[in-house]
Amino acid sequence: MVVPTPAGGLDPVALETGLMKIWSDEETFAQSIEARRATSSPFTFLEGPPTANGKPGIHHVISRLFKDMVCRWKTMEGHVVERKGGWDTHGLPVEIEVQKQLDLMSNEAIENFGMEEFNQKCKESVWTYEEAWREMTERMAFWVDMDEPYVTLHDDYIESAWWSLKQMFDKGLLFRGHKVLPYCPQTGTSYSTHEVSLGYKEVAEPAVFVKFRLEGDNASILAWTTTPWTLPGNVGLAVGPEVTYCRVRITEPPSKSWEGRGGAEVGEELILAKDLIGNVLRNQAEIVEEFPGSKLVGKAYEPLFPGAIERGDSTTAWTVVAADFVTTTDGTGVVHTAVMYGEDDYRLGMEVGFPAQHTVGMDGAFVGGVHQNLDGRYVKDCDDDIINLLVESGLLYREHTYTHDYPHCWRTDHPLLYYAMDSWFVRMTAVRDQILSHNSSVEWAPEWTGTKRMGEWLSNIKDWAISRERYWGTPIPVWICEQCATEHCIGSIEEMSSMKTEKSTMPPELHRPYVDDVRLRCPSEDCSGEMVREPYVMDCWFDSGCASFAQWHYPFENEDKFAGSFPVDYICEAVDQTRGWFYSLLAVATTVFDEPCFRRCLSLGHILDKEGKKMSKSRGNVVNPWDHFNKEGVDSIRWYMTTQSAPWSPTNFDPNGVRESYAKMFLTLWNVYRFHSDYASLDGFDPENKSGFVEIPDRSPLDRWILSRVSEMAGDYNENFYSWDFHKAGRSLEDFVVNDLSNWYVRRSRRRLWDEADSTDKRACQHTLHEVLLVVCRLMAPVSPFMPDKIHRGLTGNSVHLADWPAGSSLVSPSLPPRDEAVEAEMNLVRSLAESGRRIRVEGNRRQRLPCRTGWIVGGPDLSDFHEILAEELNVENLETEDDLDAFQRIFLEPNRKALGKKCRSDLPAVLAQLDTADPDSLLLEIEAGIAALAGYEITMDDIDIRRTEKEGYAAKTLSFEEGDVSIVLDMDLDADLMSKGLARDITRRVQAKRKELDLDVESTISLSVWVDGIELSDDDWNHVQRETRAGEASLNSGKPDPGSDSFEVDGASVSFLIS
RNA sequence: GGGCGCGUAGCUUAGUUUGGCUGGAGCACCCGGCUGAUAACCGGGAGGUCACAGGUUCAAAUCCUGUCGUGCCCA
Repeated sequence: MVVPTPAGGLDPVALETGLMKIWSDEETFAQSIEARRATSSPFTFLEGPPTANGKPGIHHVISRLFKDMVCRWKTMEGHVVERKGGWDTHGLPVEIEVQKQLDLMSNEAIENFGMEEFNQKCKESVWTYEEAWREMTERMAFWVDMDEPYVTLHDDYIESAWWSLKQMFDKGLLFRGHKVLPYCPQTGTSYSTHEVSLGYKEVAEPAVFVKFRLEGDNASILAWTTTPWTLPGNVGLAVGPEVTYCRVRITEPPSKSWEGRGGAEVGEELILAKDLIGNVLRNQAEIVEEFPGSKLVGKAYEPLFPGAIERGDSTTAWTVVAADFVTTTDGTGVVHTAVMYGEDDYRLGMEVGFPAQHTVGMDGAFVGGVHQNLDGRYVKDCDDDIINLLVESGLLYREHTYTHDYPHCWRTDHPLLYYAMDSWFVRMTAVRDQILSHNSSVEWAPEWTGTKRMGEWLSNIKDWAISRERYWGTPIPVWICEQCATEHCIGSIEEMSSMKTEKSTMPPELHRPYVDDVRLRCPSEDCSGEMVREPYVMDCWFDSGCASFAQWHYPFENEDKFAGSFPVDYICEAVDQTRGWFYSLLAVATTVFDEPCFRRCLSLGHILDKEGKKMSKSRGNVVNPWDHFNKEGVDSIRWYMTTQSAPWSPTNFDPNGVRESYAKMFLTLWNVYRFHSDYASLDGFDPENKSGFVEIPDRSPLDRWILSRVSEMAGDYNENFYSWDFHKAGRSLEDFVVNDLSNWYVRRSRRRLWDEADSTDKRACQHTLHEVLLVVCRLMAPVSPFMPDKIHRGLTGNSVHLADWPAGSSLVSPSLPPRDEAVEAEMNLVRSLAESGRRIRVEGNRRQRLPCRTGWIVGGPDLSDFHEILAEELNVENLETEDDLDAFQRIFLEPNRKALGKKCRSDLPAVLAQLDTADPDSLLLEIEAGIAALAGYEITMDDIDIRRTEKEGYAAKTLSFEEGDVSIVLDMDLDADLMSKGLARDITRRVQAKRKELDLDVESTISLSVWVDGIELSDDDWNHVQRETRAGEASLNSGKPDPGSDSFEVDGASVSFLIS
């Protein structure tokens, strides 16, 4: 038997921390999983691992909320939902953090410091905020197993990642190539876009127009570059095949205003895009010929720096090729192409077969053999010499200074060089069709994340550069033979152990530098060479992309766990993971298993600050979740985040919104519960006591109404959950709790429970409240898990998180009360009529507490079930029904001046005067009979408009519905009796307010003295005041009130009262 | 520079898929009411260039094109 105990006031933080203790003691999370084992219906979830080397902010709460919400919901639907936590622990951000800490600003510095120790520091740094994350996770009630999480730096995890890479290797999907990256030779590191964006600076640099002499033609092609140091690496020129080019002949020497070096002889011929002639040329020239770029394709020209690059077997080196990226917005419409020093250049070079050779070393200096004046020198110091060399050989047309934003190293301030780095790739282009098809099998929310954002990206898929020249990460398990260059990919610790040379020792862990020291015996026949590991680590997106199997150390362990959870049912992260984790999961699953990795994916919008700006440390606008955890509580934050906007919409975080969720949703719900539990405990109400149970058909229409409404709302709520519209679900529930349950049902039921004697009606009300609260709690539990659990425990003794989803599922039966649509419709009307009544009073200047003798409902369905409620709401003595409005209204006839004016001309004033004094009823009868005349003119219906107004003493409002009009009419008469009743009500209210102010118990009696001057208070009404205010002793006096009494004025009367 | 979102009252937003009544709420503000349930509630008021411009249409917040702002991702 569970008799509720009084709920008391609300302290959300104490409520929540108290429940956390209970959950921890009872192991409610574990129970909620174990209790569902019998169904054998798993719903699998994969946690996208956060990195713990940054402090969690409010924007991290939202993704953990939506992960938790769906898992809790599916649990209540009867599924077994296990949730393994995870940590992402590798990657550049970790290294940067440590580098900053230890002031290690270059690779050289790291290596001098010692890679082993450096990685040790990285490993420690990863856990800097682990405690903060755990605390945040626990406090926000994200139920996830944080005790046995998967961790990407564990050997088990790395071994699984190795295994998967070997699958790719064996399928021929792994290959070596180059990737052009912004690179800093001073620190020896290439930079991610994130780091690059830290270091943009405006710089003025030399830019040159260079002449490329065509072979077998006396003309030169002009090309432009802002990086003269890339010119020795030039191997081709790119033109737009559709662009119009011109051959021009110089006709005059340059004017005196020529600036800088360079020039052209009279008669010399140059080729450039037609649109740019005016921008580029500084000589008078004539156009010799016009042609599309395609005409230039295939023409050979003389290398600028002969011998700097070997032709090899390239047939296209130093020729003109077509490229789609050529524009005529700047330069000459001809793009100088140095394969190793530009992204477009490299791609084009690979397409058309230019030689891919470096003219610049990793140290940022020209390699030997480029030019005797340049060899071994830092490229950025050579700009001037390169230009001079061009001048000497007559190849410079013009130079000028070009100002632009250029990326610089954020550590050394040196300009970054776009540089083709050796890199390992996964050949994603080979599995494009498969990954597209797997992507389309995913249920994306919102749908466009999958079809558009992800789909379009996948249809232009590029090979995935998975290697990084870094220290802290999963080492690439590829070894290359020093003798025969055979490549071998290791797929397990066991394999490494079996292939290692005698001298090599097994590494203590699968990280650098230990694995670097492992040498393997070359497996190829006829080779006795030793293999050395490629010195790279993997892109950390590859790590997290392996989570679906690596979290289980599959295939080395847990085959059953993996098989039972792949593909996973549900993942959820913010929208920026589309090209991040969502992609890496899909990419790895496609290349390894040829399967989709997840069935459903919810992609969330970001939480922005109040101004719509991204939250970031540097802006200092990150909201600390604890500010709200410790104030309004987690329930309110979670409810706010859920209901504020659609999950995928970016949301401006408004602290005031959290307060609002608290004040409206939770305070209201709590007070409903408090109201119920206070009286239930007073009465010893036991919901399980069958003898006291009242069947629903025997309950009052008000009860049947709220039960029907909760059922309707629950149905909508459930549907909205299925369509990912959690915000709509939450809003409809909030509307129900605040407006239907609290503001109507509870308000209207108050007096039913005040009755101290046991009655069927009182028990019906208690059962109803009990049942409605249970449904509400169960629906809310996934969103805001605390208060619903508190209330549910108070009502049933059990946790709401072990309860079944009230709307039902394929595994659990629904538990919703019956709908009664007729009662719902009637109640809608009743509430509208009550509203209209209030408006009548405002307009008629009749205050709410001053009763009216009679109210009438005119038209509409039978509302007799609700007459009592409506009479109280309207504050009328009697509520009656009437068939039509005639009894309350009189007509008056307005002249139609347009019609009458035409007819009567100058007699119009006389006609109007007669109309004004005529009796409208009899005149209307005469008009209808066709015998009406005013001042000698015949009057017809066309001449008048019939208006209606309430007769003296009545006021009315009419509501229009499709089924017809319904009106409410109030008798606005006043008499001494009503004045007395109104006065009594005011005295009662003032006394009650005073009782509350004095913080008196509801039960306690008072002694009341009242002085009234101006209105006669009847004995009945005075008795009523005494009953309502629990006045044990009372005196009604005239004359001068006692000092210390409270006074007020109402309806012209002066009243004073004193409580003691 | 490219792809994908977003832009509605001072603030947070509904409505946009499928064009159709006077663009609907909440917070804050003002007036009034109600209350032994509340940081509540009820009635009313004020507050809108539906980012901007153009187009389609009898009719556009809604569809189309462009621009601006903003966010994510890519370059």
